[in-house]
Amino acid sequence: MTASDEARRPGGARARRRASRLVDIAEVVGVHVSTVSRVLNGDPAQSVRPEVYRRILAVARQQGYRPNALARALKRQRTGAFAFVIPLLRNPIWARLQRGALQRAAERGHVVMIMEEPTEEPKPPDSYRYLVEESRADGLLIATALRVPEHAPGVTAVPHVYVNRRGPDRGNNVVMDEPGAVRLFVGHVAALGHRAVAMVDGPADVDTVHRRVSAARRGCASRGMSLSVLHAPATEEGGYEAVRQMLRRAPRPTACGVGSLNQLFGVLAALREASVAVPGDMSVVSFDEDECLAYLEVPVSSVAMPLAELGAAAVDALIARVESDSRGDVLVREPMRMVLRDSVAPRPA
Amino acid sequence: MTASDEARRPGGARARRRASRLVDIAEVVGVHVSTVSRVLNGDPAQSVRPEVYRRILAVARQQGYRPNALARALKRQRTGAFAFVIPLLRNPIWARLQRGALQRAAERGHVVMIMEEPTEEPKPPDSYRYLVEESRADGLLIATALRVPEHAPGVTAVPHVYVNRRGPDRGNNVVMDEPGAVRLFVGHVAALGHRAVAMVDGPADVDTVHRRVSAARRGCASRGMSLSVLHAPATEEGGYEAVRQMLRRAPRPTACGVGSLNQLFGVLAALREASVAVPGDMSVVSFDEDECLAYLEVPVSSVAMPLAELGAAAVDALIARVESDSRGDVLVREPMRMVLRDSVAPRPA
DNA sequence: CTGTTAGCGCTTTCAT
DNA sequence: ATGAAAGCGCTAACAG
Repeated sequence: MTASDEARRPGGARARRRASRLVDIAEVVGVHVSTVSRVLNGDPAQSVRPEVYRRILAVARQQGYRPNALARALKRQRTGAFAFVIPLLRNPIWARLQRGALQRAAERGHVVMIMEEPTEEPKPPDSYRYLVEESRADGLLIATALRVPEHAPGVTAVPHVYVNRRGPDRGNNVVMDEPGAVRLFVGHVAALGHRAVAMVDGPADVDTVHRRVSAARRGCASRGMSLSVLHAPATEEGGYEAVRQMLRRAPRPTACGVGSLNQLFGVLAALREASVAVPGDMSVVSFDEDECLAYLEVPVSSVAMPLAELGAAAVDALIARVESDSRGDVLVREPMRMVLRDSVAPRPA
Repeated sequence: MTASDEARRPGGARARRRASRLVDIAEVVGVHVSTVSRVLNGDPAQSVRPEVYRRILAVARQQGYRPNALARALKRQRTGAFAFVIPLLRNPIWARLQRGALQRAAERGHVVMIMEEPTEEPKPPDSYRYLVEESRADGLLIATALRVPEHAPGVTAVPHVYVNRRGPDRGNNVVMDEPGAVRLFVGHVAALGHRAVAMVDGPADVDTVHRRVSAARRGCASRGMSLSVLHAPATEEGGYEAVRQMLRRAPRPTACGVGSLNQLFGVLAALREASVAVPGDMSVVSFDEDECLAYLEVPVSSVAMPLAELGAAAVDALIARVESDSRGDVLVREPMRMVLRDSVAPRPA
């Protein structure tokens, strides 16, 4: 006889209770569903009898009403959701980036769903367009584009932003100040007397890597320092092999920047194996800040990047695209700083 | 005059092209939209003239038709999407778990959106119910439940599965064989003569931790070995402090299992600082397998868990719940193995 | 101040 | 073999 009876069904299966709809509320209160909609949406034309207003709110709460996002989105032509496509890596930078994006999105009334690339090989951004085309999301946050021809078509015709990478099209990039980070590193070791430096970083077709390496070339050239660039897979193995190569070259560098945490483990292992002391013979700086760096055999200095800010900025940029179709590249500079630990020392005599 | 003219609009703004709908196809082909729907859905009642059939397919392809997931879901009362709620941690296990889930879901025609907890403190599972109630997802994969009263209400009334954790309700848990993993560890060090072992692991209110610790107690008790259990935050700092405590206790353990990679860094640092040699004075085993372990100063042995399989099994279980409301706990055992490196040795004399 | 109406794009039962 | 019609739950323009 009561409402709870409805929940019981023959067959004994725990019947899933149907969600409360606008019309359920309307019926109880005795008004039309559009009135309920207006009240619940806080329609500015608040011309509703205060009493009715209160009753609607009360009944909605009592029924545990939740707007059906599907129906609303279908009507409004907007889902309120974004898809964030990131490479499936163990690198901790993505966690921080995501957190920044998630929080900003929540503040601004959006949901972001993270789509990690299920395979080692990133798919071209274009292959995620379907998420918008099928109305699962209003726009795309893309962090997997590569500087290769297959990725060139980009994401045409759907609102998107490239995060921590530059895509093929202008005005859709949100990146950090990688050149600034590299300058911090080069400046720091230059001041300590180093004249030959190395960069161990990811593949050249990753835009972020490209920008770091370019900055390193400029920075070293302008100071008359020599630079060895080693591109390697962003793995422990990659870092390891890169250092073995590096040690064969002349002049042997005395300071080394490392692009990713995973590579760093390989770099350290190779150095240890070759009896190159850190920081005695080689200063090392990571471009990936992580808590674990402080706990390594010799704690490793790093440059900490504004990852959470990047994530937030990307969400802001995407919202701007969706809502007003406006664009423009954005550069996130702050806060960036060197985290000094024990892996950097003056140039050996 | 051509279709592409439509894309141009006065005002010069790049007008977003409207997605192709069933009715657009119907119009071109000259049939009713329901016919198009049937054809495109491969309706078993394939009573359609072959020629019409072909034309519909051709036009759909040519227009780049994508079904509107919103409208379809609204009608079908099913979104084809799951939400996977995971803690926002740097721990690499989540990456592997996600990959397994993502791939299996794709195989089975579902989309999974990852919702990382935006804060350090996990919210109770119940606070994600809204995703289903708002019809954004058909069900929840939950990996953040804690064994604390606030999390007890669980996720009532929406299809869900607890992944790598046991929730408050029976029949919804998909977990790995943590006791088996611990037995591997205990058996291994017991065979090497160790008599006093320690477990450094996360907080006791994490179910996975609880199960590992219980298994360790049983395993050690049955062999007459002593066991020290150290619960600590799953961070480098946590591991570090735990070991400092451990070293004060008597009997001082000669073998130590570590619950997470982050803790491991702290454990190793504390041991180094106290001049406890690994594996000379202390054997160390990680319950988090990761590539970086092979590159540490002394490469660390670990037990590798079937994480991808866990993710896949969780998706299967959730689909079963959504489609037929069937349930039952599942235990993923295979493949599990010890990865032998250099951090384990016979008991010191 | 509130009700009516007309869809959003798709699926599905029932006619024909 | 195909069309007509109803409706998923919500919003918004327009009446009254």
